[in-house]
Amino acid sequence: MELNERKTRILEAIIRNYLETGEPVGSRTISKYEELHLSPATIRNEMSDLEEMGYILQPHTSSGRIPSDKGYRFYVDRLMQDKEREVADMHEMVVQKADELSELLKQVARLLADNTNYAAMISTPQIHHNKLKFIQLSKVDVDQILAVIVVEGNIIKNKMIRVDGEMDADTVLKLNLLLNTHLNGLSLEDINLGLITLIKERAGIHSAVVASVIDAVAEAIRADEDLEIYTSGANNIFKYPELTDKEKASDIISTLEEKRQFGKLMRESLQEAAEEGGTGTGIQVYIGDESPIQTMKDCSVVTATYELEDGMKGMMSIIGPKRMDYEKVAKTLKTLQTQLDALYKKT
Amino acid sequence: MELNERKTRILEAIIRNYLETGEPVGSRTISKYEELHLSPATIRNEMSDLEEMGYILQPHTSSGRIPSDKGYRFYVDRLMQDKEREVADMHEMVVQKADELSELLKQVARLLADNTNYAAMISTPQIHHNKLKFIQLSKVDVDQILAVIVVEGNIIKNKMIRVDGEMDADTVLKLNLLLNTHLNGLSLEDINLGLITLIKERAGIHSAVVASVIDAVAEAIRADEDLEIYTSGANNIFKYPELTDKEKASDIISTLEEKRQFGKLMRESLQEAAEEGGTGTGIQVYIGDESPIQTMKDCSVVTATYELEDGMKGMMSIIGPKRMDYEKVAKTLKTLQTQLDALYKKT
DNA sequence: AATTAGCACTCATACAAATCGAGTGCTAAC
DNA sequence: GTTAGCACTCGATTTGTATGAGTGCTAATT
Repeated sequence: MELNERKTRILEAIIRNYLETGEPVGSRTISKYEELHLSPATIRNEMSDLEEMGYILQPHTSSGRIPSDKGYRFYVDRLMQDKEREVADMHEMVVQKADELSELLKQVARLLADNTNYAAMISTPQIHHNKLKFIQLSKVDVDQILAVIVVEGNIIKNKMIRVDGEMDADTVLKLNLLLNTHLNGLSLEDINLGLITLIKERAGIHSAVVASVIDAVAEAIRADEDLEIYTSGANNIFKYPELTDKEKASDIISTLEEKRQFGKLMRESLQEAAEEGGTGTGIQVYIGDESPIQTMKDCSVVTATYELEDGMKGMMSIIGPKRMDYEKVAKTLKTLQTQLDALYKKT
Repeated sequence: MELNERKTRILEAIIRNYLETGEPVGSRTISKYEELHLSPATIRNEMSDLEEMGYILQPHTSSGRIPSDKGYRFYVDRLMQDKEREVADMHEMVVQKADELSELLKQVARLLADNTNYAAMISTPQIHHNKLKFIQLSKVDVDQILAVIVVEGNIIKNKMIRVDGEMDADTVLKLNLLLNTHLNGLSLEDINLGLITLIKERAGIHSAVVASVIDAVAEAIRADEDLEIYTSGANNIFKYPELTDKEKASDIISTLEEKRQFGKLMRESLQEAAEEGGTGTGIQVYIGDESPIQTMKDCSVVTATYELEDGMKGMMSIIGPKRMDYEKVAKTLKTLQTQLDALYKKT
């Protein structure tokens, strides 16, 4: 069967109406849309077809129709862009630059949640492409050395290293120089085992102590899974009855709390954004089962990548019911993308 | 009216039963407790008295009784200790020392939640009593200086300082020395404005640049409200029907998410623990409205202070229904108190 | 051939009445 | 002082009934 012009319009009307009300929509309701000039009976026939084709479904015999996942997908892919011009009057969101990146991201998460009335999350940017700017070892205690590692974008990592034996101030100084000359300017992913071995050699066969310190530093550099995730607006899901029963709510809440579950989503999302190339907006929509996170099967998840200076890419996303206002969400995400971008360009 | 032996036992039976079932408990139920040898009718008379005295109440005419806040309070204060011996077979929880304090605390929060089936939170320790161990300024970029501040207990603070003018390496070095000689060994709260002014003077009237850097460092030191709070097990509240209606659940979830709301609770709790003196266990119980957090009025909150080496005190707490298993919760908190303590003593 | 009106049918929802039963308070007997 | 007995209360559950939104199908209309 073919999805002709009229079917498309009816499908759109059904979905739009359902997005607004959250209630199954019947033929009579649709027949009232003037553009169509169709009687309920005709609509019913078309609906029957649409159901057969999998775009809509009935929660129970003889009730109105609701969009299926496939229906939402069609809506997002085909119908939404056409209407983009309609969305206009969203006021700009204001992001204040925070001292700490983490504060900034928390703020963004909150903005996303407050503006959309859905739950929001945002991750810290990935930094393995970033270049190492500076390393400093300092002797803090008799047996402790503090390594401070600064990466492009002013991401700072600290690592307290406990040394087994003695290590005099002079050695520390020398090590500092050595590490900086060899590693500065390299991107984190380029700092590999071979390089580390080389540095150890250069350091002389001094002692196991020195080697262990170098290892510790290398480990700190490699541990770029300092990926933090901030969430906001979890309570918003209570605004949507279809997500509020014990089971579902509990699932969603715990996913939001167990932030690391988002790792998978993030990887996939960044991946897809990359494949899409420079042209796209970097916005992905996962409807129900499409989501890489099993527990999100009753929700839709809209993700967007953002980019700070120096190509640090992170991800933010909105989690809401399938009948979320996709247009508004997309617009909101885009606005924040732009603002984050601008914020870091200027300074 | 006097709360005699028999009334006490009946009250205890009522509360215990309610804690188990979550249902109002009637006279017949209580009469089955063999220790009492009383008929339902007698129990009813006693219940009537207990209600008049405010320890229990009826959700509606002619239904069983449930404990009032006052009843819970009595239970926690008088009845619980007597039975402490009964609680025995809780297996020890294992805390692995994590590299980062934050990881450790997240782990503890999770343990608390998993073991009790309630929601849990834990704060980072307060450090204003702690002594400054080490300051290091490093020139990272032409116009950027990184300040690393290490506090007793190996708490590390980073602050990126943007300088307006130029600052040569020599000045940085000199400043390093100056700051360390003046500040090392002082507790954070002792570093006041006078001291900062003194240092500025010693630095010479070099330039506004130097002064601004010193100010920035001072600010970083003073900003000990790096208070972080980690939560776990928010979804556990769905296990208790009395907390699961939209309104209440939403309140609780958002309080858990808006972690800073716990600030008040934390201050009060540490305060009370301090007043209690060294003898107490540092465990506080807030029942319903007793809680300093308004949104927690339908829950009970049990807090415990913990202490890492060097007197860094933090707080952890369990949030659950009023009918939570207070004994188990107290035991769990104590166990973790002890384990945290031990963990830092050893190393 | 496409559209529409009409009709019988389905089923969630709301509502009221009926019933049940756990629990109470009170009184009288023990 | 304790207990048995009884009338009474009131939430919860069940049952029956009506309502209405919605459907699918068929026959009439355009």
